[in-house]
Amino acid sequence: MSISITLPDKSVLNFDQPVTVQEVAESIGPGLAKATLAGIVNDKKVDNGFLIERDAALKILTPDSPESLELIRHSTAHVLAQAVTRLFSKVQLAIGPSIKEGFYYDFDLETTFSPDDLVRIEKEMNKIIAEKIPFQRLEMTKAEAMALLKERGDTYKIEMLEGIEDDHVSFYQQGEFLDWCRGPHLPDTGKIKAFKLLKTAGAYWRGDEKRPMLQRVYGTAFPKKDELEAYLHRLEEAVRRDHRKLGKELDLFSFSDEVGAGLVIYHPKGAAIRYALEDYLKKEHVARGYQPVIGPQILKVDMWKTSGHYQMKYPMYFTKIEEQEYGIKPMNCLAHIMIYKAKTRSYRDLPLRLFELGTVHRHEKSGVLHGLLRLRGFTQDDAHIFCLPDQLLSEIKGIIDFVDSTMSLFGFTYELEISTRPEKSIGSDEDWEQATAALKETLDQLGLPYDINEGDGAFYGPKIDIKLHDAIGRSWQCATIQCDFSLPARFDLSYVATDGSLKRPVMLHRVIFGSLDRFFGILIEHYAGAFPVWLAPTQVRIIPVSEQQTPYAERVADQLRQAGIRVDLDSRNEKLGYRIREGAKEKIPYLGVVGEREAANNQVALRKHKEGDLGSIDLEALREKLTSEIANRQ
RNA sequence: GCUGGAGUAGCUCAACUGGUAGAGCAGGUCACUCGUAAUGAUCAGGUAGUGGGUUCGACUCCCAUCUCCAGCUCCA
Repeated sequence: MSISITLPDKSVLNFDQPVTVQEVAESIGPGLAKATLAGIVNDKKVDNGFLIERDAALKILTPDSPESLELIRHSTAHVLAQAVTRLFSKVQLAIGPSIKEGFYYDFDLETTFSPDDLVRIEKEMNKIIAEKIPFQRLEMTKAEAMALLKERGDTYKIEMLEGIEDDHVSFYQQGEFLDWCRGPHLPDTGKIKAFKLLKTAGAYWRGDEKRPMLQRVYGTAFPKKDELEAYLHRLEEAVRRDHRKLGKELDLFSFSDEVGAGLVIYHPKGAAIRYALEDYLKKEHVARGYQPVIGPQILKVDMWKTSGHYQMKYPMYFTKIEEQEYGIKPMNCLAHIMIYKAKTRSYRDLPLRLFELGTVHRHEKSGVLHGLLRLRGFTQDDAHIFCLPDQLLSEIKGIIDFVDSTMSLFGFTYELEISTRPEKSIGSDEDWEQATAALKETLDQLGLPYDINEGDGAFYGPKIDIKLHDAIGRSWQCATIQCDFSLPARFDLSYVATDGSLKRPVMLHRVIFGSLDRFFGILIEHYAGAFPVWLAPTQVRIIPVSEQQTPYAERVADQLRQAGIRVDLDSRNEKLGYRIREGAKEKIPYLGVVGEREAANNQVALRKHKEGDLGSIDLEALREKLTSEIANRQ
């Protein structure tokens, strides 16, 4: 009997009898043998002890393999669970998967974990790692497993096992600790080189708020210490850039207990940035053939019944005027639909692109509010495109082009996701299929890769979501394109076709920023509060060296202001160094110092944020420089 | 909404086991008139998120409520 094993480089190794992954590694070399964590046999991840019994393709996983990360984290989760069972009595294990940035493990225990506990658990974990305990795989039938779990009283595991189809399952044992688990795992606990417990939190069993609240411990692990440190540094960086903190420090916006949760108040500096963003949007929409419109804040409740929002229990606010019930708009589409309906439309009128900076209100649950990123009242750069079915593709292409140019303006990369029909939805199956196909076809034609997010569409149609990546690698959902056959039918929209018959238009809902408020919050973190000139609330600050230059400084500020530049003056009775420091702390792009020399020569000594002194330039040159940078959105 | 934590001057924070609150920065005033990241002096500022309760007495204990933070669930 002979077994041939094909390695990723297509080379083939032959063995006389079944071999384990580890043995294959040993036959290649001692270095690899030592580094081997696990293997991938015919696309399936397995332990290093997995016995290969027939011809197979094998990839050996070492700490350098990207596929190892998940493995390392999952095994670290097991070590966490082992440590917790050592330190706490009466613990029930629930579930402990690896996740995008690390891992967690959910426990059911009577007390809640304190920060001190976290330190204790971490210490115990380090002990377990130092012990280099092997992970051993035990296989058995489902019935045997069930008996074992019942004997141990593992109620959560029993519930999970009941949902499993396979007849054979596995357990993993490391020392005294045994856990029902699919695996695979590292060879032994000593292979864990860099981990950290991050936080504890409550989490419902299976995410269901009616089920018991468990204690979740979050942590992360990496193959190498420096990778862990880089990750922890990134977390610190995210804290440093937190838009809620910067918003307060830079005096951009505030929230108030008296006003209410989730309702943002923009201060002058924050509003300056908002207006700059709105100006960009308005100009860009008009240039792309959209027509700006304005709808009312509240609409009679019957409108929301026709649209389906009411029956769908969309989280809206309602109010009454003389016994007539009104709904405060959570979306802008209805007024746009009424504009379409205001007169008979011909196929010649389509596509009709209506755009509005529409402020909407949604009754978000209190626990989800989060700075500017999750509000109860926010403004969307919302547009609705009414078009012929055969215009759908080109319209979607146009929107994607818009998204692309906007993302590159801010330096965001992005990826696409198509979300399909959710459980709570309206419309016929055919319409959903047609709409979903249209979205896929467009992206296919454009050659753009995308993921499918099943069941995550809007209630009236499927959507393309755009996830952007910011300066420190986090992703955010902002832009979305939704294809809708339902609302045109519900509101009985029609156009006169070439043959004189009445036909139904298709509707696209789309946003580019999504919520201006959220986008602003993301920008604050993206730029770490140091906005480019075109967005900065104060684009240049003029600082006279001493009182004698104040009149000249006022003239400089005034001339720049006349040119439409956001300029201010700091002629306070403070030392120059002090005022430079203040300007730097406020992250103002340019500081213009004027002393005796500048006043005599009609010049300004320019200092750029983060870059320092640029030397003196003529006032006229400064005006042109700033005007051009602002116009080019630099 | 749920679980846990928090709420002291504009901001950041402090005050032993209950005995009616302090500092730095910011702000006002004065002096200095200053050349690229903190000049000095001085003054003012809070009754402790809000409402109840316990107590001779509460910032400190209890209850309710509001808001914030972390997570769950949900979402632009």
